[in-house]
Amino acid sequence: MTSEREETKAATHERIVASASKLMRWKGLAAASIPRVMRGAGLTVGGFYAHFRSKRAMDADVLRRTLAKVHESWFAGLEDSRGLDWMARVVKRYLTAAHRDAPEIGCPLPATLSELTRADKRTREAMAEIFEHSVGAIATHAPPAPGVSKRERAIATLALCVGGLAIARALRGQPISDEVLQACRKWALV
Amino acid sequence: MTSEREETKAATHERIVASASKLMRWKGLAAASIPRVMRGAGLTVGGFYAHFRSKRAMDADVLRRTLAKVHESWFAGLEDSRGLDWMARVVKRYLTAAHRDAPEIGCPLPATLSELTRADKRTREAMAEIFEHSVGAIATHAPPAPGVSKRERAIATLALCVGGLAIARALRGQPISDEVLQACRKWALV
DNA sequence: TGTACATCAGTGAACGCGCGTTCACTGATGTAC
DNA sequence: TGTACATCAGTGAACGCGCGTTCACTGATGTAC
Repeated sequence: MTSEREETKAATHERIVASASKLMRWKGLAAASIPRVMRGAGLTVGGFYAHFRSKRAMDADVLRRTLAKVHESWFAGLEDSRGLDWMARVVKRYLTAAHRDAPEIGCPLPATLSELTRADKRTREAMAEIFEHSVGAIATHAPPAPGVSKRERAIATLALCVGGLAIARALRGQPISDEVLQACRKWALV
Repeated sequence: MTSEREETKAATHERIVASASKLMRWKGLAAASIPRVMRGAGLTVGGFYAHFRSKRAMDADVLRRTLAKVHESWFAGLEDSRGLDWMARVVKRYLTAAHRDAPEIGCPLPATLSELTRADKRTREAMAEIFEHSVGAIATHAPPAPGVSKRERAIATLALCVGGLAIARALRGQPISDEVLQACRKWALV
């Protein structure tokens, strides 16, 4: 049986995850500190360890869940598309000014990529798994290109999307930021 | 006249910059803390403020100098190349396993990109200036592609290089890491 | 149904640590005469 | 050339702060009888 206590705890857990997910996408893994995450969930620091074994465990867990959810919705609702049309819709969903300007509800990769390089083994595994999954999803639909496999094209497309968005964010407020988004959209669809 | 004291100070300054440059490329801006930077230069914390007004001022200064130096050498010695050949040599210099595995002597962008998004105005300006400079350098040599301007191609190439290397680093230790480097090299030269 | 005890989600203060910055100091170098 | 004073690069301790983690606690919920 699921007791009332267990239901309440599960709901609290989701609030903590949501707070951490928002913070890590907005300000990075380091800024998603335990006090800030718990405050964002309307709780105090001490309660954290009833939900996660450590900060690192939370990082790995929240990154995996956020990345899985965001990438799933990235490819959702495109069943009527094929080939270059599918690709164009995927790329144009990702490389937008709206996505650049609202990191806290977008893909966590551009916001955390540099930190992931130096992160916990389990956090990096989480990233690797979802990345591999997205490569597969794109490779299935990628239109052929001379001398480049579908898988290679899928990987390069992800690098263009993630790299392009991260650069566009770093250059935010300058005219070249929009140029970066457009150039990456174009080159992904050459 | 340049006094002996001034010469000594200038030499010390260079040691501090070198230490900071190595640390920020290896572990990021946050890890290039004043105590660590000064220890790396064989000094103690207190002396820092004889060389920089603040941590942020150092970040902006060291990033600008490091980025300018690394990008200058990136495009150096290719005077005998043109078009796709020039492009291939540039891309193949950047997207290598050696560059992935030795971040402390490479391009600072993949290692700090996520942090730059949230950095000081002056640090972001430094990045923007060198980025614009590199776009120009690549655009001059970029081979034409249908429907894409030289400038657009240059921007996309930089996004592929920086994004690809950052992803390859995050996936370091897994077979897909090498695949990322290769896929990005190929797609940059399509 | 009522009572006594057990469980445990969440509180809030404490810990040791590293951070950026300040500041009184030291001692070698530079300057004035 | 020699002496007395000024300068200032670098030292090292201190500050207040936020971090991750621990722990004694509280009080509502769950269980046993």
